[in-house]
Amino acid sequence: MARRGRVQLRRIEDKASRQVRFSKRRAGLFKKAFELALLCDAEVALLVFSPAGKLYEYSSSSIEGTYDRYHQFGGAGRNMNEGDASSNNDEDSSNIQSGLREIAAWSLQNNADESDANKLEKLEKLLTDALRTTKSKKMLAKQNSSGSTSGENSNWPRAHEEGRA
Amino acid sequence: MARRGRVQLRRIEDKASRQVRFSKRRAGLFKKAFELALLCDAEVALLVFSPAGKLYEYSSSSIEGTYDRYHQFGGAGRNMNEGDASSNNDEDSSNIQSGLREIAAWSLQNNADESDANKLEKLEKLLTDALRTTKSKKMLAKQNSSGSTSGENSNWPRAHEEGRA
DNA sequence: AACTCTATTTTTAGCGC
DNA sequence: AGCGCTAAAAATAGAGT
Repeated sequence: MARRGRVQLRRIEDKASRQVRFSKRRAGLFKKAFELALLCDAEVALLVFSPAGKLYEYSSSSIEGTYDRYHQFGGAGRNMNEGDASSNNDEDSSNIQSGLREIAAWSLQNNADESDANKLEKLEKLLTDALRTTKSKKMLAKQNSSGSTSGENSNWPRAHEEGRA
Repeated sequence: MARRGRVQLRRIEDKASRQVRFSKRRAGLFKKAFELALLCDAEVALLVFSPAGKLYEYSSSSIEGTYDRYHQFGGAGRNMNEGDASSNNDEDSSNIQSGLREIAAWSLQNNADESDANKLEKLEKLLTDALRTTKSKKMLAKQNSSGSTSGENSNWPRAHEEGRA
């Protein structure tokens, strides 16, 4: 990748270097994960434990939800068509979502320091709107956790068909 | 990325193009995940559902195992709800970047429909603050004469300490 | 450690096959 | 869908601050 000699594909021995590398690459990985979800409308869940034991997580919807979906896949290969996190049967919430997504995308793209006040202003309006709508809805802030079963492990990207492609 | 004009950070509308993009980017993401695990000795679990419903997975050890560890961690994704204003122990609303990043992370993690008005309220305050700061900043210095000695706190994914670093 | 800078490698959008 | 190609953009190793 860089200046002197390319990087070998094996564990970095130097501890300090490994830590720096981890930070940089972790950031890159999470960004890529985010982009894949956003650009391609995919559902992504990512868990990373640093060698030091810190946990980093990202999920386009929810870790639990995606993990559940994963289990349904592996377990029975069959999944029902229940509430998918991305269904926008409600205009308001879909507005909120797309607005927040735009914020997310924007704040990643620009570094959002002093770059564009106008844009920020617009987004603020959007957020305020979202807030109002959300308030009126109130409640229903439910989370679901699920049990986990130990079992198989896997290696390289396994692909499973679900339904039609 | 490529030939004509840069790519916008938002959902690709053209279906065919989105599918192609997904394939390429998925490959890249899994490669990165693999490299992070190998080079930096990290534990990585990655689940991806394509818009068409295919499942792709990678894990440096096992999906189940990593997910279990994630849960043991304290349910990780669970502690940023109302009540205790935990997540914003910083309260430094002058840090636009971290504020927006939090919004981004949050809006991605939850789907932010009607889930949590309180949290949204907080974020709105943050955004408003960010806006004010940005405006004055814009007037004063358009230079990148940063002087931003603060700098810390800018992790995208939430990090949780487990052991030591 | 975080941030910059910058040379270099890597990824990848858009083609054509 | 997959493979190869090319040029442009992005990621990043390494070193400095």
